[in-house]
Amino acid sequence: MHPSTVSRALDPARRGRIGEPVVRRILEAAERLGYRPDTVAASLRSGRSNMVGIIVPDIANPVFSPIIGGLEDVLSARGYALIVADPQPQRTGADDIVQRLVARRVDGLVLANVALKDNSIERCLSWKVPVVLVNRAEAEARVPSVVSDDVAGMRLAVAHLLELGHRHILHLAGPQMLSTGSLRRRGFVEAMHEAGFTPADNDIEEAEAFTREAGRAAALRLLARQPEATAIVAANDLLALGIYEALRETGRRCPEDLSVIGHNDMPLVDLVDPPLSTIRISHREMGEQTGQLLLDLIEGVRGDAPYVVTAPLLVVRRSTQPPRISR
Amino acid sequence: MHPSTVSRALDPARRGRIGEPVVRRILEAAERLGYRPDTVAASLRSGRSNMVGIIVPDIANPVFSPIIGGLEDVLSARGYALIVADPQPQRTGADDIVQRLVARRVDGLVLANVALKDNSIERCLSWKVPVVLVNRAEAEARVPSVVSDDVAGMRLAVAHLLELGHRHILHLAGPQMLSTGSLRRRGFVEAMHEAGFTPADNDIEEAEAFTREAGRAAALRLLARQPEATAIVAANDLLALGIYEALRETGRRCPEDLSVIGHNDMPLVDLVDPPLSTIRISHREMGEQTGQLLLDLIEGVRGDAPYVVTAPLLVVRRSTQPPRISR
DNA sequence: TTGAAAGCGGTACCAT
DNA sequence: ATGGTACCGCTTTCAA
Repeated sequence: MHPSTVSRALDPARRGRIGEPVVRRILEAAERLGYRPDTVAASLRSGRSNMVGIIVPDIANPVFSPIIGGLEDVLSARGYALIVADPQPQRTGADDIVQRLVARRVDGLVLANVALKDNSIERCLSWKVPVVLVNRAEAEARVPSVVSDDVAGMRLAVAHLLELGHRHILHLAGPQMLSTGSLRRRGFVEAMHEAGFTPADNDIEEAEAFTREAGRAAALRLLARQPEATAIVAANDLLALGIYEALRETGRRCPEDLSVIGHNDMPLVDLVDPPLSTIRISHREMGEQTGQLLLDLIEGVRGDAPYVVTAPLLVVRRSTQPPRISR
Repeated sequence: MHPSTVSRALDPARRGRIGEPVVRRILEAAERLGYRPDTVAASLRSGRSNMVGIIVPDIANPVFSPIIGGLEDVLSARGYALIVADPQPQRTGADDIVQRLVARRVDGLVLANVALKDNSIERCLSWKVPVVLVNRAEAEARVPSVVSDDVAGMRLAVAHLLELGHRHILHLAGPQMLSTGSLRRRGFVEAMHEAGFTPADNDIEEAEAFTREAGRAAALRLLARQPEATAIVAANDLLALGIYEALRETGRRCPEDLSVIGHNDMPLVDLVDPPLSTIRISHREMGEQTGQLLLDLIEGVRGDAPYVVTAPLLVVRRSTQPPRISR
C-alpha cells in the first residue's frame, strides 16, 4: 500500500482526511504485522522529536523528584518522552548539557537548576528552544516559570508565629545565589514589614547550602548572636532540621525554648522529633503545571510567557508553640 | 568540504584515520560555525540512538531516585541520554511503555518496576533489546540484574538482634508479589534457620504495600498475635515507621518494649524518634552498576548475563537495644 | 587517506 | 481522498 496514506491513517490528527474503510484496513494490517512507526525517522523529517529535557541539580533531592514525576506524567499523556539530565559540576556544565539536549532535538526544555545566574537560559533563547523554569524565577521574566509563592509562604510562617505570640523572630536563610534562597529571604523581610516589624540584618543568617550540616552551623552562629529570640523561620526543611541539631548541642529544646518552622514539607518531617511545622509546597503539582505550560508553548497554543505561582499551605505540627512567658 | 571526512573527523573513535591538519581545520570550522551534529539523523542511519530508558514505578520513591541518579551519571559520562518513564497503572501498562521506548529506538532498557510477574521482560527479550533489572531479581535469571543481597541483609539484622539477646523475633514482610518483599522474607527465614531458629508462620505478617499505613496495620495484627515478642525486623524503613505508629497507639515504647529494625536506610530515618536502626543499601551505587552492566551489554563487551549482588551494611541507631530482663 | 553515492524510514508537499 | 516524490542530515560502504 501507499506510504503517504498509511502515514496519514496512522496519525489520529490527519486520519480524518482518509476514507473510513481504508483506515480500518491499514490499522488492521499494522496490528497484524506488529508495525511500530519509527519515531527517529519521523523526527528527522518533521523536525519534532516529541521529547522534552529537564535539567535538575540533583534527582534524589526530595524537592525535584516529585517535580519530575508530575512533569513526566503530563508529558507522557501527550506522547512526549522525558529526558532527565543531571549536570555533574566537575564534568559538564549546565549549558553544555543544554547543547547536548538541543542536539537531540528536544522540543522543549525545563530548567530546574536553581542557580540564580547561569547562561543556560541565554543558550535556549538564542536557539529558540521553548523553555520553562521550575522552582526558580528570573528577575527579568523573559522566560515562563512555575514557582511557589515564597512571599505568601513566608507571610504564612510569620503570621503563624506572630499569632502564637512571638515577637523576636529570626530567619535562617538559604544561599543567596540560589533562587529559592533569595526569594524566601525577601519574602521573610517583606512579611515582617507587613506585620509592622523591621528585621535587622543581625536577625538573619545565611546558610552556605541547603543541607542539615550547613543549617546546623548557621543556626549556631545565629543563636550565639541572638540568644533572646523565641522563633526561627528556616528557608527550608533541611535547614530546620539542622537547627534541631544546633539546639540539641546547645542544650535548648524545641519547641519549649525556641519555635522552628521549615519550608517545603518534605517527606518524613512529620516523624522527626518534634514533628516539624512547615509550609507545604506541592512540588508534584508544580511539575504538572510546568508540563502544561511547556506543551502549550511547544504547540503554539500561547505566545506569552506566563509566570505561574502556586499557593503554599501552612502545616502546623509540634515544633512551634507560644513563647515562654518568662523574662 | 566533504561530508564523510567531516563525519570521521568529528568522531573521536574514527578520527585516527584522518590527517592531522585536516582534523584541525574541520574542528576549527565546526567551532566557528557553531556546528552541532544532529543526533537524530545519526540515529536514523546508524541504528543506535545513544539513549537508554528506565521504567520506574515511582520516581519520587527514595529508593528509586538515587538509582536513577547513579544510572544517569554513568550513562551521560559515556554520551548516553536517559529517558525516564513512570507507568501510570490507570493509563498505560508497563509493557506498553516498553513498546513506546523501543519505538524511540532506545539502545537499552532498565527495568526497576518491582512486580515479580509482568511481561515487560518477555517483550524486551523478543525484541532483543538489552535489558537489565535493578532492585529486582528474576527467578529464571534470563536477564542480568543488580540487587542488594537481601539474605545477607537479613542475616545482619537477625545477627544484630540475637547478639543483643533477643530470642523471639518477628518479621513484618512486604507484599509478596514484589521482588524485594519476597526476597527479604526468604532472607529472614533463612537467616533465622542459620542461627538455629525456626520462625513460625505466626511470626511473620505481610503488609499490603510498602507504606507507613500498611506497616501500621500489619504491625497491629502482628503485635496482637505475638505480644511476647521483643523485636521486629521490617522489610523496609517505611514499614518500620509504621510499626512506630502502631507501638504508640498501643502504648508501647521503642526500643524499651520492642526493638525495631528497618531496611534501606532512607534519608531522615536517623532523625525520627527513636533514630532507626536499619540495613543500609547503596541505591546510588546500584544505579551505577546497572549503567555499567547495560553499557557493556549494549556495546557487546560481554555476552553473559551477570547477576550483580551488592553488599548491605548494618547501621545501628537507637531503635534496637537488649530486651528487658523482666518476665 | 579521502571522495562519492546510497540510503536509514518516515513526512510534507504537490499533483491528481 | 489518495498517489508520487523529494528529502530531513547523517553514516556507511565502496571506490579512488
